[in-house]
Amino acid sequence: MNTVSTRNPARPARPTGADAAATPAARRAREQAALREKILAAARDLFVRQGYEAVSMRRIAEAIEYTPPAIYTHFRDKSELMRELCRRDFETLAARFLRLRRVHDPVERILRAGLAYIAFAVEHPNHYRLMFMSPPPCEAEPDSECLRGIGDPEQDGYAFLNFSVADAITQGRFRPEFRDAEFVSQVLWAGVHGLASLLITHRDDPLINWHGVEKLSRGMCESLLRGMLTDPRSLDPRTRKAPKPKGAAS
Amino acid sequence: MNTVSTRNPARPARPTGADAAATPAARRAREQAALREKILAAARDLFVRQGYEAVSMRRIAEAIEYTPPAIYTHFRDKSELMRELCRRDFETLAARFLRLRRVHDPVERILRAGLAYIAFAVEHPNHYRLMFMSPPPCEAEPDSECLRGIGDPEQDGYAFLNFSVADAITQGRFRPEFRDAEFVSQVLWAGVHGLASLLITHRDDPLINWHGVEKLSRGMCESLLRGMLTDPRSLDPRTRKAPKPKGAAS
DNA sequence: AAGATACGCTAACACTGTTAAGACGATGAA
DNA sequence: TTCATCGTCTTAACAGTGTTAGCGTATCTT
Repeated sequence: MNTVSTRNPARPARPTGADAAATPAARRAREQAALREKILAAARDLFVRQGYEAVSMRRIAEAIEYTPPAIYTHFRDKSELMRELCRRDFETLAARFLRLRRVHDPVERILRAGLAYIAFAVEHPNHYRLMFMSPPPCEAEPDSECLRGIGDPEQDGYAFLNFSVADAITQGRFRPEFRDAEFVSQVLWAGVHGLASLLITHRDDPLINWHGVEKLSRGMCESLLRGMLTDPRSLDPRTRKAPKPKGAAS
Repeated sequence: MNTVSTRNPARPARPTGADAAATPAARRAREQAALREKILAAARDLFVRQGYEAVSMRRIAEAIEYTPPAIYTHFRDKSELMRELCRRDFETLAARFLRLRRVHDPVERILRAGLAYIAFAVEHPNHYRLMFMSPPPCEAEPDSECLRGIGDPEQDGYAFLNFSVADAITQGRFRPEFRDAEFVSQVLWAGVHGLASLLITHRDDPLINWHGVEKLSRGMCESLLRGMLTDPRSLDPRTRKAPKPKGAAS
C-alpha cells in the first residue's frame, strides 16, 4: 500500500534542471506515470494471487481506489495491462540468460539456461502461464509494437538457446542425429517448458507425488542433453574438462 | 446435421423386449438421450473449432436450435459439458495405451506410449488443453464422481507409464541415478507434455520454424530415454535384442 | 477573472453463465 | 372424451464481465 506518493509535501527541492521542468505539466506527467505504476502494481498483485481470468477490471479499480474507466486512460484493454507486466518480467528472464553468456562451455550454458528457465517459471507462474501457455496475443498483425514487444523476449530466449546449441554443434558435442540447431533447440525448449507448465498446473494435484523442483529440473535437462551428446561424460563436472581423451587442451 | 432422428416413422419394428419397453416413457428417455448427444456433438464441434472460452452456452443452444436453459436439463454447467467430452476422448487415449500392453520390452513400450501421447494431443488439441493445460476442475472435493471421472484417465496414463518404468528398472535398464520409478515417470511425462503443449499453443507462431511432429516426438522420447538408460544402444532397433555385449544371442 | 483542457466519474451497452417461474403439449386416469 | 398431472422448453431476469460515450469538475493558461 501507498506505493507511490503522488503529492509529497516533504519533497520541496525542485530540480529546476534544463529538461526536468518544474511546471504543472511536468507534475501531471509524474502523477500520470505514478498512477500507471499503481495500476500495474495492483494488477500484478491480483493476477499473481488469483490468476488473470479471475481478476476483473472492477477489482483492480477497487484496489487502487479509482473507477474502472480510469484504467483505460493508461491501458488500451485488460490484455495490454497483462502484456506490460509480462514484458517486465521477461526482462528479468532475459537478464538471467545474459548472465550465462559468461559460461564458456556451451553445453553447460545450455544446462544452466534450462535450470534458470524452469526456476523462473516456478517463481512467476501466472506470468509464465500468460506468456507461454496461452495462444499468442497477436494473430496476424505484423506491426512493430506486436513483434517487438511480444516476440522479442521469447525470441531472445529462443535465440540464446539456438546460438548455444549451434556453438556446441560446431564443437562436435552433439551426436550425428542432432546436428540441426533449431531441431535440438525445439526439443530442449519443449522439455523445460513441459516440466515448468506441468508444475504450474498440477503441482497441487494430490494424485501425483511430485519430486523436488531442483531434482526434476536437473533430471530433465541432464537426461535430454546426455541423450543428445556425443560424449555424455562431458556433462559430469569431474570429467567435463576432458571431453576428448586424446587432446589434453581444456 | 440431423445426427439423431427422434421420431423416425421408417422404424416400425418395436422391440417389445423384456427390458426395452415400448412405452412413451421409454421413448421420452430415448429422446432425452438423443438431445443430450446432440448437445455434446454441437459443443464438441464448437469447442474444437473455437476453443472452450470463446464458445458461449447461447451459441451452443443456437446450434441445436434450443434455448440456453434447455442445456441445463442435461448438464449442470458449462464445465461439466466439457468434462464429459474430455472423458470420452480420454477413453480413446486409454485405449491406445492399452494396446501397448502387448509390447514386451518395457523401454520400447515407454517410447511408444510417449509417441502415442503426443499424437493424441496434436489430434485433440482443445481437449488436451482442458485436460492437462488447465487447473484441475475439482479443488478439494474428494467425492467419487470427481476422483473417478477426472482423476482416472490421467491416473491411468500415469499409472501405465509408472508401471512400465518400474518394469524397466527391475530389468536394470536405467542408470543408477534413475532408479526411482515415480521420478523417472515425472520427467518423461513432463517431456512429452512439453512438446504436446508447445505444439498446441505455438504451432502457428511465425517466429518458430517447427520441425515435423513425428521427428520432434522421436527426438524428445529417444533423447530422454537414451539419457536415462544404462545401455543407450537398447533403443536402437538393430541392437535392441542384445542389450548385453556378452550374450551373442540374436 | 475568464476560457481552455485534461482527467476521472456516471451511466450505459453488449456480452457472459446461470436460474426462477411460467406456458404448453403430451400422458395417464376417470 | 375430459380432466388433472407431469415433464420439458421458453421467457425473463440476475449478477457479473470488458469496454465506451458523455458529462462535471477541478486544474492550468492567458
